[in-house]
Amino acid sequence: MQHSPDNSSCRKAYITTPIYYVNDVAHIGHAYTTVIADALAIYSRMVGHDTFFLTGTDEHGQKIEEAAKARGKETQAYADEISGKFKALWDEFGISYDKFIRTTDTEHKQGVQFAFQKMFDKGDIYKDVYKGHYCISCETFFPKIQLVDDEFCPECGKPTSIVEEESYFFRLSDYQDRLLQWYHDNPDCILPRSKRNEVIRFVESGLEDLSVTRTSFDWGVHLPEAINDPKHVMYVWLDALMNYLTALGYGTDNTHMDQWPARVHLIGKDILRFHAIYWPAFLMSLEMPLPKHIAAHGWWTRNGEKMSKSKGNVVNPKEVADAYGLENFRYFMLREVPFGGDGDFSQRALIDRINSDLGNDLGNLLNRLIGMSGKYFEGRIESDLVGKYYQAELNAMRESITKLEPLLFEMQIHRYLEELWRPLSVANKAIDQYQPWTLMKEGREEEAMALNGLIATILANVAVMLHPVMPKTTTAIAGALGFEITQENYEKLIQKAGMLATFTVEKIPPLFPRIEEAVLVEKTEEKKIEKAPAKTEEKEEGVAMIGIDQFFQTSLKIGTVIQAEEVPKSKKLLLLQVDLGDGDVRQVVSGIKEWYSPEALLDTQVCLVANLKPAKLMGIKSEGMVLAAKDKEGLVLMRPEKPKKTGTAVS
RNA sequence: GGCAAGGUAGCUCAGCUGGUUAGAGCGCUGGUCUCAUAAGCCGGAGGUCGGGGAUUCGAGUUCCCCUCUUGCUACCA
Repeated sequence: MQHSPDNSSCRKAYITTPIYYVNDVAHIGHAYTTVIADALAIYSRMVGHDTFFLTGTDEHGQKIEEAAKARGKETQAYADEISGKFKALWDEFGISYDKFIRTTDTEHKQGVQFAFQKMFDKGDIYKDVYKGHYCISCETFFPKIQLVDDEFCPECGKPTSIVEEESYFFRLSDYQDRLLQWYHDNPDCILPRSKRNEVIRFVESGLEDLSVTRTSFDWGVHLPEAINDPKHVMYVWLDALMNYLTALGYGTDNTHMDQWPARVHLIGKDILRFHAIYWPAFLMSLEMPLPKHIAAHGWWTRNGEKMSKSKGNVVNPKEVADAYGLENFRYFMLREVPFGGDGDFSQRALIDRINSDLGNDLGNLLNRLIGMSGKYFEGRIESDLVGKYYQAELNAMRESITKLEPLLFEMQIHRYLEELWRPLSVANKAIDQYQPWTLMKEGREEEAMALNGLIATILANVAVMLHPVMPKTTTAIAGALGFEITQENYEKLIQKAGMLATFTVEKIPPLFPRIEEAVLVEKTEEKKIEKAPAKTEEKEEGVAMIGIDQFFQTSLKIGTVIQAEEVPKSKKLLLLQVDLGDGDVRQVVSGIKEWYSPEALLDTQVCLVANLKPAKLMGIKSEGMVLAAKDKEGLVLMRPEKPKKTGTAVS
């Protein structure tokens, strides 16, 4: 039906997520990757591809060993526990994975050893000495170039010593040209394509051989016995990346090796380099075909801010799913952000998507159909005369439907969903245009029935194509429309543009009740206060200690308010003109209206951050920030105790 | 500093190889129907397409310069 350039290879669909590192708690980023992969897997199965969907956990490495020790647990027991949490979450989310791999699985370890041996025999892995400048105090190697006076540790300033550690190396440098050739020959091997350029430039700048074993810890896959070097364990990336092969039985029983090469490896952009450089190089060494696509998505921010533990604004996917519905959340994640770009999570945006896209456009359309068919035809819906009266609308729907598949495989999932919504608009317009209530009054029942048939057909098509994103919801819609979402019906409705058989619509309650207010309490503020004193160890992201030089990056000045007015339509904002002396007058928008009137501020002095990046508030440019202190009692401005000359620096 | 990708309506983004009055969704706003979830539909406001220059009969779309953002990378701190 549709153009299918390489039908044979499309028949197989091996889809992977990264294996998640068990030193981490599942957050929206994990859920995002997994949901994308799940949607692709469901789609692939629906259209009849032989699909294998893999996810799992990465459990080796020094950090895990230490984390377990710190908790007084056996390393394996600790790994079991955390890995179990991931698995439980995906099970609760109904993720349709075919295999959940763990790097501590025996088969995986055997497979990795098999691969190591093969690379070793081939000469791609050799033993050498890793020389580095090592700071004993920081327990870290530093490249010479970072050292202070070629000797001292850049972190703590203590002298470093040259430490030699035995290591096995992979001849990554040998694969530079072949990698570049691969990127060149396969424009879509790395998605989004802009990321491919980054990778190419990195590879062009020269690749060094990769150290692939460690002797400093033991929690990892040991080298094959034949090599007889028991103090080495494999370094995490060789171990972890190999999961994509070992999950199929590579090196052991080869059960699913016919699934290789992967249709797509879904990853976050942080691990692009490993997947786009090391992984293909390993595969080349193993003389295996390379994956079709490596697709890297972006980050989620929260209300425009980066998520971090110390801010307490990490989005917990389970919380959101519980509050708003799992499938609504899935829809939101896939619809909201262009693939590869960063997305912002806010309850407002989520609610808007649910109310507008899902409720108004989709759910309400089904209700309209239920209402009309119930009122006019006791629920019966016949579609055989749709073409006679509404061919134009059918055509419009078909036009959108046929655009969908390529978008999905190009990872343009947000475009896919956008396009999928057009037929809904066609249906809603058609109802208003042809007015079935008028048709009924005029006795044109055949046309009214055909119109209902049109609506039902459109809803059925949309339900099928939306199924990968919202499997349960669309099953409910299909149920109301008297059909099931199966490969057969996919072929009948989507591929062959067939019509629904006559059926009686089932009255179901609204699928997407309107949401008026945010369900989850935004607790970031409270958390921050509670956590700050307790957690001093999180110096990287929390209330870190800074040097005096960092403090002086902030330019603080005494300024005089020479003009003050209210910002129209704003509850909180005042627009101030603050004189900083020497003709430097700043326009500052400040959220202090609730506590200060413009008159009270005029000709008074304030303390201003003078080198703050300008921002726009309510469309007004703000070129500074007025310092103030706020607690439950209210807000007060920080002012000089006695008037000082305008423009005086604060330090 | 180098490289790359971007800067298009309030917001998120489409605009292919240059060609009539620059588009979509959301938001805002006026009107309207009643089958429907304060939903739907119709209309409207809103853009010097980052700035400047060049090529062209004609540029959001090509070239040059500048500027800002983001990413990768280097280096300084």
